[in-house]
Formats: sequence, structure tokens, C-alpha cells
Amino acid sequence: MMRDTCDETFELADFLPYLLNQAAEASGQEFQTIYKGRYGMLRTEWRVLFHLGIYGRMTAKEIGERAVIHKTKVSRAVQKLAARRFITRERHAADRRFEYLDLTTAGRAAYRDLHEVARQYDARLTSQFSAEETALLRSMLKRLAGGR
Amino acid sequence: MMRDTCDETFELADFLPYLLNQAAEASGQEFQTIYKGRYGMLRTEWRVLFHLGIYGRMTAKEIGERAVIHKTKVSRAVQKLAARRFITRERHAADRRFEYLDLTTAGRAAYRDLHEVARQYDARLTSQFSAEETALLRSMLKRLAGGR
DNA sequence: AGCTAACAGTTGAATTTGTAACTAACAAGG
DNA sequence: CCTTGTTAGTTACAAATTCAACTGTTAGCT
Repeated sequence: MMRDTCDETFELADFLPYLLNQAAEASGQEFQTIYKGRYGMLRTEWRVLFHLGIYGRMTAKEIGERAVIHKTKVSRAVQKLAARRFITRERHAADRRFEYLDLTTAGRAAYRDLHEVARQYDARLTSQFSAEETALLRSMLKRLAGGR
Repeated sequence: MMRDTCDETFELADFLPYLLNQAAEASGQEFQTIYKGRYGMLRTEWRVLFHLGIYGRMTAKEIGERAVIHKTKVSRAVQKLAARRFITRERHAADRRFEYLDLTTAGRAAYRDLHEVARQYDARLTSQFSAEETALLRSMLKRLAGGR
């Protein structure tokens, strides 16, 4: 029968999923109040906006796959963004199941605004670390996120 | 007028709050299916269970402060855990506003089980990194989480 | 063509969460 | 004692999320 001979120090505050969650919530808080207050957006809406802003025209399915968001969440975010005239929806002529999404001028303006906010916010968050530490952090997080 | 002279490389996939969120969700997924499937628990419920298991008897308010969980979420988690006979609730005699929570035998058993699962899961997650990398990751996450 | 399966996206009902107002208990000043 | 204010915890209602079933469309097989 094995006993806790090792790792007796394991605590909740060291459990990686818990820590990641706390860090994610704390770091997202301030940015959330900005996109929520300025454009009345929810998190998923912001993500869809950024995907279209950065990667350009694509379908809802592609966004869902890239960002790992369930299709119903994407669908509802798209509806709200379209209602606010931030994105256009265009059926693919050859295969009418697909619907291509793209930013309108207003959507692009909102994207640029929030993109700049995000850039500055990210810079501020990482300013407490060295460049090497930050780079390592990002690479580790990417591995944790993409590791399926 | 400033242009994007610097940091043209800023992408969504590098935005720290986004990355943290993706890593948190991905890393929490597997553990979630375990506590959900095995005990029908929600995230807040296992957190409350762990807090009591690790730190011992305390009030709902203390748990909320330590874990940064809103009191209504704690309240509902406590109700469910009490309904499943995982915790006891005892009014403080001197000040009846306070209610002290503690694990029952069944609650302690569930805690020990999930604690062991978490320990192994954490070990598996971090096994892809060196000990130094892992230590640095944890310390950075703590700073991001606690940095208000 | 006609049938079946797969796919993109939507919708509705049940859960879960967030916000605000609430109850019950105590403290402190008059 | 009796306000007034504060605190621990709960509840009600609205908003958001999840899950499953749904529509409309295409592909592939016969």
C-alpha cells in the first residue's frame, strides 16, 4: 500500500488547472469590463470579432474550431454581432450550408480599438516579467492549451 | 498619428488573458469529467470540498475570500454538498451569523479520492516540462492571479 | 432519380451563473 | 432598550450556457 511519501506539499493553490483558472479570471477581468462597457460585448462576441479581425473572412465553424468554442455559442455571438452591424453574413453560393462572416466598417473600427487596448493590456501584464520569462510562459500555455 | 510601428506580431493566440483561458479550459476539462462523473459535482463544489479538506473547518465567507468565489456561488455549492451529506453546517454559538462548515466522513473520502486524482493529474500535466519550468510557471501564475 | 448519412448552423428547454434585493444576527451610539 | 449600520448568508429574477433535437443543404451510394 503506497503512502504519501512524496509530494506531501501538494496544495490547492499549486494545482495547475486551479491556478490557471485563477490567473485567467483575474487577468481577464479588467479587459472584460472594457469590451463590455464600451461595446456591450460578451466574451464569445469579442473572440469572434478578433478572429475575423486578425484572420479575415471565415465561417462560424472555422471560428469554433480555432477558438475551441461550441457552435451554439458561436451562433449566438454571430447573431448579436450581426444585429449590431459589426459583421456581415454571406451564404456560400456553391455550398449553401456555409455562411461566410466578415467585419463591417464599424466592426473593423471596434476591432482596431479593442486590439489596441488588448495590446497595451498585454504589455502591462507582461511588464512584471522578463522577456524570457514571458516567452516561456506563452509557450508553456500554448502547450497546455493545445495538448490534446 | 501613431502607426503600428512596433508589435505588429501581436496575435490573438499570444494575448495572455486569451491564452490563460484556453490553457485553463483545456487542462480543466479532463479533471472536470472525473469529479462530475464520479460525484456529480460542479466546479465550485469541488473547490469548496478541497478548501475544507486541505485547510479544515471554516465559514462560507472564508472560502469565498480564499478562492475568490462570489458568496452566492459558495452558498449554492454548500447547499448541494450538504444535501449529498459531504459537509456539515454548524452555527457559531457566540455569533449566530457565522456557520462553520466541515467535511463528513463521506466528504473526507470523496476529498481524498479527488485529491489523489488531482495530484496525479497535476504530475502528468507538468511532466512535459522541467522542474524549473514548472516552478516558474506556477510562480508567474500566482503573480497573475494575485496581482490586483 | 431516390434513399441515407453527414454537415453547417439554429432553436428550445433545462442548468448554471450573475445582480440585486432580501433576511437574520450583531454592534455601537444615544 | 431602541435606532442605525454592518455583516453572513439566502433567495428571486434575469442573463448566459449547455445539451439535445431540429432545419436546410449537400454527398454518396444504389
